[in-house]
Amino acid sequence: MAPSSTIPIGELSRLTGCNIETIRYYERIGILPVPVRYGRFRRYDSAGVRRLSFVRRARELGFPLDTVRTLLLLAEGGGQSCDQARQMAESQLADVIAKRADLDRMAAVLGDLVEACGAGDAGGCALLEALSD
Amino acid sequence: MAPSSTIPIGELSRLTGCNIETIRYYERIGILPVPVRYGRFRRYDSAGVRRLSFVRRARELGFPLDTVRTLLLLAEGGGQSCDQARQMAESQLADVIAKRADLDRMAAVLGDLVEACGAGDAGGCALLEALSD
DNA sequence: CTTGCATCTGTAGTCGCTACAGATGGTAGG
DNA sequence: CCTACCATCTGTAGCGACTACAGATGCAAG
Repeated sequence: MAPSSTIPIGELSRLTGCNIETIRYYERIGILPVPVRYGRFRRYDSAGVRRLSFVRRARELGFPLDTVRTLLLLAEGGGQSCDQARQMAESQLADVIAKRADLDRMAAVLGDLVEACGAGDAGGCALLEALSD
Repeated sequence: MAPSSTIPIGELSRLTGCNIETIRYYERIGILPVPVRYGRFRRYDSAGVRRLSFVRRARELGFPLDTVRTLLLLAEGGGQSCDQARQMAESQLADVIAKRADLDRMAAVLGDLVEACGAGDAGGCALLEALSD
């Protein structure tokens, strides 16, 4: 009998919004620890829920899994970890800003192309011609 | 003897800024046609250069390779293709705008986190705490 | 003759999942 | 008691778009 203070993987999935397959994947690659089992079934306690929530939040900010690993260690370790955490966040922020700039450029060009195409002249598609140069 | 009007893959790579391995990859998956060979060596003519340039430009706008395939067909076909091309560009634009919004949100949160961390209080890292919730 | 260069083929790795196939066990309904 | 369904299990393969080898080949220059 599993203690009522632990939950099966399906409920962890519901609580965190994280796909079951993804949870098992995280376990496989060592992002989540191998959980206690009752029979064949994984059971998670509140620490497990907290850990996966942490991972999800970090992933939503775009941190790669390797960085998430480090962030988890820092969060556990406490103490001197603030500097390192800030560095990772800054680098991630720079990354995000760079990607946004890329998307800005794409959006501008795509907008122009769509417009050019809309103002269609006889000869051919301005959009396709622009891609053909 | 290869005619001087054709170029080897290395020069195609230099001309288009596309990695040699990527060119061969495009050939393998049918984005680029199997080129003429002199001996073992691929040779490309100006049509080949134009085609790969088209692909690169489309990729820079974020079009997935499957869409690029279609765009290539449309560009070849000419004629009635403008509508379809515009639809693809519009859908790609919507995609880019959605992704940009995601990045905006991430940047905002990351910025806050970095700042919170900078204003470091004694107890612990505000950044890591925010991730831990 | 050796060194270096460009090219070749084929395969496997990257990242972060996602999607199966096929097994297992428990509960609920007929 | 049998069947159906449900959640879970393991293991493997696929996605997209490359990238990175390893190991072979052939040619030209020093």
